[in-house]
Amino acid sequence: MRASVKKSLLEIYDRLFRAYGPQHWWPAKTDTEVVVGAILTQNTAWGNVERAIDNLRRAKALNWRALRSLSEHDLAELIRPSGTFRVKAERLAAFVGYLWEHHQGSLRSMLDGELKTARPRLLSIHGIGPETADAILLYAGDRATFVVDAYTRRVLRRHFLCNEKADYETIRGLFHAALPAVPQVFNEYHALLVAVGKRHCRKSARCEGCPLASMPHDRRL
DNA sequence: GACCAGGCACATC
DNA sequence: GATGTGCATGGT
Repeated sequence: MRASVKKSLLEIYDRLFRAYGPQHWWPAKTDTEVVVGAILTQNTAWGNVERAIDNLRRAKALNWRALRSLSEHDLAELIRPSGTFRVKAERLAAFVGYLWEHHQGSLRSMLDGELKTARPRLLSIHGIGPETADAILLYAGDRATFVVDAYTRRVLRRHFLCNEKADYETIRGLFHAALPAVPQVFNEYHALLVAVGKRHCRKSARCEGCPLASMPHDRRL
């Protein structure tokens, strides 16, 4: 990695932290909610996910035992507001099935151990891709793995820190090379990227007032 | 009414 | 292995 990329990544963190302060992420009460939210937020605005999680809470289904006993059809109805609900019901069911079959319903057991083992374990579950796996590991498991989301890609691309077709693992590698492998740091950085992303770095850029606006960038990228 | 939002799996070339 | 497509809701 170019030294200038590392320098820029550190500067972005500084600027965002000074502008926004600690974010206290993930926006969920329990580890179970983190996992459920991570799956439901796939290609979906967070507000829709909250409605779905509220439905699950009201149905007293926000725990692994209840989730295991729900039919996929009933699960789909509860999470309908989060969109692509049949797909997500299948993915949630796949996760819950794996959790019970291999870890007796213990999320702790599933997320502990070597990261080199725990991450591929998650990725082997149908519906759990790299971003969802890393979000679960970092925010529910307190493991030092960086979450690369759409905002992360867009911020880095607009600031010339990666090229158009840099893949997930490449971008994740940039953060792992630039930062100390401390969960709290990865946690805060990802949350800050979402904060700036929601305010300024959506598909149509709104750079006015952005803490990163005085750094080199191209809002068209 | 078009476009977008904190992806992923699968088909096809 | 690169690229395209379905999934589907609610907000702007």
